[in-house]
Amino acid sequence: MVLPKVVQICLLGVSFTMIKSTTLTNERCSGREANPTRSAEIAKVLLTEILRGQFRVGERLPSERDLAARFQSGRGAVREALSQIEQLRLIEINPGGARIKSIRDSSIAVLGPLLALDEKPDPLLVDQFLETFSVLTQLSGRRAITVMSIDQQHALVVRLEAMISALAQKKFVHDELRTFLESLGEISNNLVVRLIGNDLKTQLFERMVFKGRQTDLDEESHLRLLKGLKNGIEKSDGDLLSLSLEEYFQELRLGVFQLLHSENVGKKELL
Amino acid sequence: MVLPKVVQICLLGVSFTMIKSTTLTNERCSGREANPTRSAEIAKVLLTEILRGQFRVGERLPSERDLAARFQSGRGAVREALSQIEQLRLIEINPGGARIKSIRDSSIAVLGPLLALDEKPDPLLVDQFLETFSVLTQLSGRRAITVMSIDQQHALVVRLEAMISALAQKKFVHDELRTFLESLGEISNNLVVRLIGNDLKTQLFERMVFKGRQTDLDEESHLRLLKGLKNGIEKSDGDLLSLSLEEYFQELRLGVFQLLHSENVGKKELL
DNA sequence: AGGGCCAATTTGGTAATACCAATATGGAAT
DNA sequence: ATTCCATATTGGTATTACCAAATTGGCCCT
Repeated sequence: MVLPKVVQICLLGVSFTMIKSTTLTNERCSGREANPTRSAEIAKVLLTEILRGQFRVGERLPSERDLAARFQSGRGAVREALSQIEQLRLIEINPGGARIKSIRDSSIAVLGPLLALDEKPDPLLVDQFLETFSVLTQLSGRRAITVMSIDQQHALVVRLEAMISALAQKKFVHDELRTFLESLGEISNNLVVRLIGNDLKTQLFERMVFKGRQTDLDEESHLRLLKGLKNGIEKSDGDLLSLSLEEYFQELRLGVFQLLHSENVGKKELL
Repeated sequence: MVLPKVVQICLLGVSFTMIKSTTLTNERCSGREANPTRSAEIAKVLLTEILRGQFRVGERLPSERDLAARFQSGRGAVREALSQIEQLRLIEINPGGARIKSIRDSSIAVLGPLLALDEKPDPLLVDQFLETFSVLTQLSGRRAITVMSIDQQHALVVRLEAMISALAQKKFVHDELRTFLESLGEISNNLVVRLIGNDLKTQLFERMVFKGRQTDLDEESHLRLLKGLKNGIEKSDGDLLSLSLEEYFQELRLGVFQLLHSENVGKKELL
């Protein structure tokens, strides 16, 4: 089992290890998908080739029969793979052939494969990721404040105080912070934001593996965040809460960006 | 051909007519998908049944062979349909059977079918939709301001002034406004936001048909928005621009919400 | 020589069948 | 009641065949 190159980033209070996309044949080293189906494998290979720009927009993909011959599989497996890629809006399947479409018009579900294209994720893309995550989290927080009950408000403040005191004792509060932010999402009860968050998480987090507890941010940042959250919730001040989150994510983005840029070797090598 | 019940809403400066989901057999009345594949039809039927809660979470779906018999189709078509639904993370396919998962953990791509479940979309869901769209648009605007060149800034102001004067002459500026906001997205150049926007648009707008030009918002709202945008861009003030967008969307949400609630008859009737 | 038309070919869409591996199921043994 | 194992069920895949639609290329007409 080859040790994959990893990139550690801390997100939402949890330190993850981002594993680069391994070659497409030996998938089971991560142990995540023990039994990848043939169609999934084919889809992954084709998806990678498309995202690497090996086909021009509008160009025709090889026919299903040719692909089946290439992958030494039946047409059924190829069809399932193409059907999955079509759902990403990366190709358009019609009688006569499947044609490539622009990545810019595709689905959010291409982000994961896009990040996994190189052994290290694109820092700019990760930054945009976090920026988006930031505003959605802020939205959740704002909404939560406006709709939460007194009891919920009190419970949240208690949890924040517990985290603050724990942080003062040099304890890590990553898990608690993550679940706290998730609680805000629950309270805000915006299904759209939740579903978007699901997609973002599966696209980004699915390619990460929990490694251990370790943060890129110092305690001060976390303390500032916690106190800001507490302040905002106590006063039912959405702006205050939003600002705290924004500043926290800002520091987080900066740290991650520098981290991904610091070891900027061996990137962008194709295939 | 039965005339479908419609709901008109004005979004991003364009008035759409939202058509309820018709029965699953006569799809071609809208003329959009002239040749729906069998697998797509099957997927749509099963998806609707799942979203209507006809299966409990964790419950097993009928076997592929049974479904093939039910739809009088081959197993291949059923497999493609199930594969598509699995990509929505609504089911989990394993040897032994496909099991239902929670909607709350699924993909953003279920929003469209969810909105089309009843003949009138859920007002709350549409509101959350617009709220999310609002913050993402604000993000685009903020980013655009920080990265735009002088030339781009000038061009945008010119376009805004043109719209303002056109509005003063009682002309509609919906198309121009929409393309203007799209330009902000282009300039901001955040792929993540763009892809999310793609999904939101395909989920919401794909189920709408352009009807005509007609707005729920009065000229004042539009004028306020245009002037706010101009002001923010001229001064490179992201907060100002963001606030204008927020207020505009706020009014829009209110209007749409009331509209969807006003004719609140015949809703929530299952099957 | 150029452009439009038509037929043969290619391609996707679907069904039917067969076989394998993994899972689920139910009964027997403890 | 629990455990274990044989059997039936189910998904995964390959193969074959046929249809309809789109593409392609050559032919015919101008």
